[in-house]
Amino acid sequence: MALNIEKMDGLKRTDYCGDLRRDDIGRKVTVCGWVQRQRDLGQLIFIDLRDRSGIVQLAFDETTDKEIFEKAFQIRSEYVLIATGEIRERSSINKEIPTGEIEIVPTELKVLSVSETTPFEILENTNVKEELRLKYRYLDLRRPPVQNAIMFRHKVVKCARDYYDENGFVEIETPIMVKSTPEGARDYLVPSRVHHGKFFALPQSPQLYKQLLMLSGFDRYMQVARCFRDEDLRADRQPEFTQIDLEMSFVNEDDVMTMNEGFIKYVFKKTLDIDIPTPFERMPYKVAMERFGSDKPDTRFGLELCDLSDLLTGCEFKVFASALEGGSVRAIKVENAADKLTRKVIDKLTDFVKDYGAKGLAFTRFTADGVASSFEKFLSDSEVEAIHTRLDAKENDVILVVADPKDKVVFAALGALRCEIAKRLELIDPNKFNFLWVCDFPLFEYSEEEDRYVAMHHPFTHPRIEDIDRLETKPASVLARAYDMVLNGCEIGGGSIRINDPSMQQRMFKALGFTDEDAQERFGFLIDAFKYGAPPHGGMAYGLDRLVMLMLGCESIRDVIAFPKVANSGELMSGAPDFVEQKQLTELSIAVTEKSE
RNA sequence: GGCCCGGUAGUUCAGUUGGUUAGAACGCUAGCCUGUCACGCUAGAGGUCGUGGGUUCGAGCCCCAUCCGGGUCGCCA
Repeated sequence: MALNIEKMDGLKRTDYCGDLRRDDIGRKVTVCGWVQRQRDLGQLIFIDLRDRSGIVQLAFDETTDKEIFEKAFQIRSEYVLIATGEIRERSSINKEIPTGEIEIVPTELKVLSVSETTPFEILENTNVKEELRLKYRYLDLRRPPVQNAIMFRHKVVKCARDYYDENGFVEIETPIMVKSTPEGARDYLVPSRVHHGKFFALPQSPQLYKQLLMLSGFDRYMQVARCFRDEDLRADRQPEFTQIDLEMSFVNEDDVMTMNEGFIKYVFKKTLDIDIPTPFERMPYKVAMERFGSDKPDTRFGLELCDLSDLLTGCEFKVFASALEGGSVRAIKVENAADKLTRKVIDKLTDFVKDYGAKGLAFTRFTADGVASSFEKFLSDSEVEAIHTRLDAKENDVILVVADPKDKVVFAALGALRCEIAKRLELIDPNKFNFLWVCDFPLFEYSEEEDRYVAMHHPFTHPRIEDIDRLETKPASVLARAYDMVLNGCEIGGGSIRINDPSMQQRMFKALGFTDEDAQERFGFLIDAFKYGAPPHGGMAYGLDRLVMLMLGCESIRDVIAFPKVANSGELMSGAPDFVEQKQLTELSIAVTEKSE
């Protein structure tokens, strides 16, 4: 007998599969879902039916209902069924699953859809290559861990909407097609058909619009905002991502930070039932760099940096001496690790720090057999003594030293190294959620590529009041009223108090090397707007994907995005991006030429 | 753009010094089986070894190029 595809024929679901329990015994229910598994035992067939709530077992007995039994016989994995029947206790209970005490004996069974053999099995845990999972993402999304991550993400978004709503925020949509303002990341461009030769850009963030909303008097704004940046991907970075974006009027840094500590407390309690202590520690950027070599320090473990520079003035070891001309010599001490950090491992770590621009990694190992060092032979006894004393080095400790004429390199190398070592030596408690604010960022950052100062956050960030005088004279020393929220070594959000005074904004643009014409061309509408009464305001934005990823302990941001993109910014399932028809290009007057260098 | 790792059956992998007809497990198909739940048992089908060159009597294995995927540096106001 061939298997026919049937209609629902008025059957209505009464329950989700995974919700049924012992208490439901005797009820007549209707469930629907996908076949996880059909087990044919001869005169007995079991089918595990799966929906987003879980799995329930359907039981078929040849002697009870021959017709329905023969239908069940032909059913395969991933067929879509609707079944009506009475719930009874199982004669052999499965304690492994929530519905393991009961089963449904269908009196009606309809096959709503059949399935070819899937390219990979739809299993709770899988080690199928991500490439294949992404090509068939709609199948991968049937797997409970993936489905649960997406549903968890929904809860986080709902918390954001609820929390900010309760605090008087208004959710407002801002445009997706905007003016290109090429400062910072590359824009994705959208050609305009009507305006020949002109382009929209996709927003890197709703920054300008949300500031204008403050000027319009909405007072408190929030948005779950899609953002686009045409830059290379990472494990925690997608070209298309979502921000929880917010802005507040008549506030200072403390107001924004307190409001958002409240949000974190709220969302962690609601979704994970975890109490996050507030307020968060606030750490100036300078301190973060000197202690952790990073502006997003992971404070779940030690291995803090230690500056040795002052102990080595006049040092004759060339590597250190030249590092001290402009840079520094810094170390981390790894306690009780000489057995794990062997010469071979240190060689690997040396290669590791070279990725960050360091020229090498000097070390001293304190073993039972004595002290083995790659650099101490070049130093005086008193210098060696001073280093050991400062680091309080004991037997079985290892000291790792990076020296470079650029502090930036020393920080980058040691900052990454301490995380790498913590990972290798398993010094990180995965259940910890360590929040902190990093604040007092420099307002400007020198760009060697552009040979000018660029805004470290963005050009609308307010300088610290006490530093304003130095805006023109010593720009590098000016700090910003900006703050980043950091969780476990990851920047999950950032924001600032914005400039609301047109003359201050003008000085800012000037300091960034914009002519009046440049500034007017790029941000004219904002400059004009601010002439008409702009309230003091500030805000921040969270990287929603990253936040959800960290909350769930996922390794990749792709795990919490329904349809993510891969390393070359493409999407494996649909094949986007793709060539378009010549007709479309002609209409836009776009000619595709050979790729240039 | 640079560097590192990977690509062998539908899937996950093994494949010795370069040597006969490329294997295993799971999945799939068929048969048997009344309490399975990773059911069990039996049998079977299934391969352009990512792709293109090259070296060789002979290449899954060596060389070159290239494509795809992952990580990372640069980049990411």
